[in-house]
Amino acid sequence: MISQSKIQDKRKEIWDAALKLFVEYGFHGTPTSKIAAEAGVANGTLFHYYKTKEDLVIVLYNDIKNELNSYITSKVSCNESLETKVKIMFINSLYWALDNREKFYYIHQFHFSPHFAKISPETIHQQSTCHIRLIEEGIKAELLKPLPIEFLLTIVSSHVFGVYQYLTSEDFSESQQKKVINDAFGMLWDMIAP
Amino acid sequence: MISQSKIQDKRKEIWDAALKLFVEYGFHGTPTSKIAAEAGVANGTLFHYYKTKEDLVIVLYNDIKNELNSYITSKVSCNESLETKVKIMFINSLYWALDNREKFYYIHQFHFSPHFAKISPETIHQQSTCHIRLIEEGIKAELLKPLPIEFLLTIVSSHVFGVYQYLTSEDFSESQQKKVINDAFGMLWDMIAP
DNA sequence: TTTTAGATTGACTAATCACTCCACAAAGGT
DNA sequence: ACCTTTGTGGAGTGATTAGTCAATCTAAAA
Repeated sequence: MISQSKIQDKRKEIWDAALKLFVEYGFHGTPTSKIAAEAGVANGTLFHYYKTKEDLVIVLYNDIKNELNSYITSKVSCNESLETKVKIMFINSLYWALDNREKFYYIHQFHFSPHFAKISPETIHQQSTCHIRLIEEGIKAELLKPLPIEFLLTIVSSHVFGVYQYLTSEDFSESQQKKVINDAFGMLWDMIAP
Repeated sequence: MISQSKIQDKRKEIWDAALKLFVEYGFHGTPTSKIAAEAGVANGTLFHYYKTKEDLVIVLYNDIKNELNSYITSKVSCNESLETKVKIMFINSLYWALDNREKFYYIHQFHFSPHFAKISPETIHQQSTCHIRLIEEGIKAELLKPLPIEFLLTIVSSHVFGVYQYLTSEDFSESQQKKVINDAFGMLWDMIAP
C-alpha cells in the first residue's frame, strides 16, 4: 500500500509542478524540462508517466474538472429546497475556486486554448450533468425562468466566473468575501427566478 | 495619400493574418513564418512592422479593444434614459461580438494568456472608462444597486460573454438571436436594478 | 539623372524544445 | 538466486523557431 502510493508520488509531483508552471507561464511558456526540474525528476521520467506534453495538459484538465464536480456534489444533500440547493452549489463553487485558484484559473486557461478542441462533446456534457439536472428540475417546478437549459447553464457559469474575478481582483477580508458572495447570489436569483 | 495607405497594406495584411491564425492555432501554435506566409510577405517584413512576435500580439489586443470601445460609444447618444443607454450598449456589444467573432474571441484568449500581464493597469482602466462612467451615473440616480463599480462592471462583462458563448454554441436564426439578446437584457436588468 | 531613404526579401543562425533511447536500479514473484 | 516488470535517469537528436542581416528593389526628392 505504501509502495503503491510512493510509486505514484512522482506522477503527482509532476502533476503539481505542471499546474503551477502552466498557470504562471502558460502552456507554451513552460517547457517539459522545467516541469521535470520543478517536480524534482529527470526529463525522461515525465514521459514515463505522461505520453506527451499535451497528454499532461489534458489529464490536468480532466482531473481538475472531476475534482470540482465531486466537491460540489458532495456538498448538496437531496432533502433541501431547490433554491437552497442552487445556493449551496453556487457558494461552494466560489469557495472552492478561492481555495484552489490555480486549478480554477487552469480550467479557464484551458478553455481558451486550442487544447480544448481535443475534449469530446460527450465528455463536456457529462462534466455538467449534475448542474443540468438541477436546472431541469427548477424549470419544471417553475422556480426558474422557462428558458433553454443550456442558456441558463451558460449564464450561471459565467456569473460564477465574474464573481470569482472580482473576488480575486482585490484583497478582501473573509467577511467582505462573504458579503460579496451573498450579494452575488441574490443577483443571480433575481436574474433566473421567474 | 494612396501610397500612404499602400505602404500600410502589408502591415494590415500581417495584422489580419495574425488574428486569423492566433485564434485558430493559439499564440504558440502559430509561428511567425506562417503569419508571414498567410499575409503574402517575406519573413523579414513581419519584423519590419512589428519589433517582435509579442509586440504583434499586444498591438492586436489594443487595436481590437479600441475598435470595440469606439464602436460601442458611437452607438449611444446623450439624450437617452440611462436604462436605454445601458440596453443599447449591451445589445451592441453582442452584435459587434457576433459580427467580429475572431476579434471578440481574441480578446478573451489574450486575457487568459501570460501576455495580459504586459498590459499596464492604467491602460486596462482607461479601456473601460466609458462603462465605468455609465455605472457611476446609474448608481447616483438610484437606477442601479449601490454596489462597488468594479463589481458591477465585472458582473456585466461576464454576463455579456456568457450570452455570447450561448449564441455561438448553436446556430440561431436572426429572430432567435434577437429573442435571446432581449431575454438576456431583461435578466441583466433584473440583476442590477434595485 | 542621381541620390537617398525606406521597404522587402529570404537565407541564415543560435537557441530551444519535445521526445527518444538505453543503461541501470528496485521490487516482486517463483 | 533468477527472472520479469516497472521505474528512473540524463545525455542525445532532429526538428522547429524567433529574430538578424546584408543585399536588392522602389519611388520620390533634389
